Amino acid sequence: MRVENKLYKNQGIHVISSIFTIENGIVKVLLVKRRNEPFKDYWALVGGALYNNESIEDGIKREIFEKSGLEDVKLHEVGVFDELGRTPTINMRMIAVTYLGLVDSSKVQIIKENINTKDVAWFNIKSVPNLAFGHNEILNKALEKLKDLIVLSDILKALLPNEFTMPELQKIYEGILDKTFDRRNFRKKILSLNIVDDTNKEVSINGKKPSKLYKFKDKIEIKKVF
Amino acid sequence: MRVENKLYKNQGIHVISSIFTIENGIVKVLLVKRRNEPFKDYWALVGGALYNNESIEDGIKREIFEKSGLEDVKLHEVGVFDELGRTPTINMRMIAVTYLGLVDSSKVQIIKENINTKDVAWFNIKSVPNLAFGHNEILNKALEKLKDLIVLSDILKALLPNEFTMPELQKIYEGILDKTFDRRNFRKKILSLNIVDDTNKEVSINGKKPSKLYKFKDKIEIKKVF
DNA sequence: ACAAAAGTGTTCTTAATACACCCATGT
DNA sequence: ACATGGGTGTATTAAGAACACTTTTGT
Repeated sequence: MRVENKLYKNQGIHVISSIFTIENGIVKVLLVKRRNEPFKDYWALVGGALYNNESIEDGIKREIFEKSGLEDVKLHEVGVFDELGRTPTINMRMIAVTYLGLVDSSKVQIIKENINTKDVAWFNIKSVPNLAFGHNEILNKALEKLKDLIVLSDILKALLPNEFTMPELQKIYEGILDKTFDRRNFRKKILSLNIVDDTNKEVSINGKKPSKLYKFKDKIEIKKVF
Repeated sequence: MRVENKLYKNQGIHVISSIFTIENGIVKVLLVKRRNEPFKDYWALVGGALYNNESIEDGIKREIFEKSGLEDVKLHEVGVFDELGRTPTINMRMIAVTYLGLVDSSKVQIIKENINTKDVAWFNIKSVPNLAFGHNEILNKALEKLKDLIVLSDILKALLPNEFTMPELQKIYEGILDKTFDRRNFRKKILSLNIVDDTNKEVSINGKKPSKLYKFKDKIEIKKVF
């Protein structure tokens, strides 16, 4: 590689993440509202340009912290997107390296505003608006990746609050995988994996018959759920 | 993003591919021998720096063609590698975007030499030397990805010659997945997928009892084999 | 009392696994 | 004739799918 070759110059790297959580049995993604042009007032995924002195994961974590105040997010690689000619105001060629992150929303406090963003909020993945920079495509790929990941027991544990009910858990699976399960078979399957304990507590989620509360065992093996 | 910020400058993108084929039932990867420093005379995966006016896939295909003469390779994304401080002679920060490619070796003619490479050859994936630029790590991830892909019937079709025998097919699976299968159950499984036809021909691979030759149906559904 | 969601067991079906003998070829 | 690898079928086991009634709570 000859560094002086013009074809090698003016390139940069965006790091972009789709941060997911579960709130009340609903899968949500973290979006930020842009303060400036381009795409002023549009919502976007969390991200920005990578510095040349930081690793990709460090850059991802820095952007997440700067834009949302979140720390200690578990990250998984999603993919690379070509941004040849996509960023209107920059005359650099960029590529986007994208990750997904999983957080337990009960443990985080998002920061609503900073220098670049007017607002930060969790959006139900079933009702995401048109995003800046064509980020919907990136989010869709992250959701596909989430489908692959969610069948692993340790991923569930990263995403869920400490205690949960079987109907809640089932709704999460059904929401992410876009299919339905038989109530009895679902419970049987989860219990057979030996990854949860019965807390002997019950909670009434919706004013109907109360559901049993379960929690993950401290140490669980990584197993395929489905 | 402020383009003038020094932290955004001096970054570049490598595109690197692990090209796989099957020869005589053995899974092989395409390596090139470097003509110049750094890592002169080391073998490396196929790749190089991405131009700022081409898409990632175009860059991958250009590098594959320049270094090996191969065209029309089916590509699959593998992952991104951070090259912060890894390329010794360049004072740019690079990242490596890596793909894997699948070719039917009976259909390609590799070009052995060009301006950057002294030699190009297929290596058994079980006996790959120490590669330039730490490419072994990239190859390992590509092999992991290949494990995920090979269970899909259409990937097999891209990789295999037109006609093949069951023992050949089984050896390929066993080589990639690193496990063994019962001969009878393996054949039963493949035939039950309804993706191959019996050609009514036989061939003697190793001077023992001849094996039946099978071929893929023209149109096959994408199914999970295992 | 009734509507709404939760809890519970058994049967059936399908897929995966285990296993042994005969056959065609080259030496 | 023998050594090597290829072809074939059945029985067992495990996993997944299908399915109905009773219980608790709020209104």
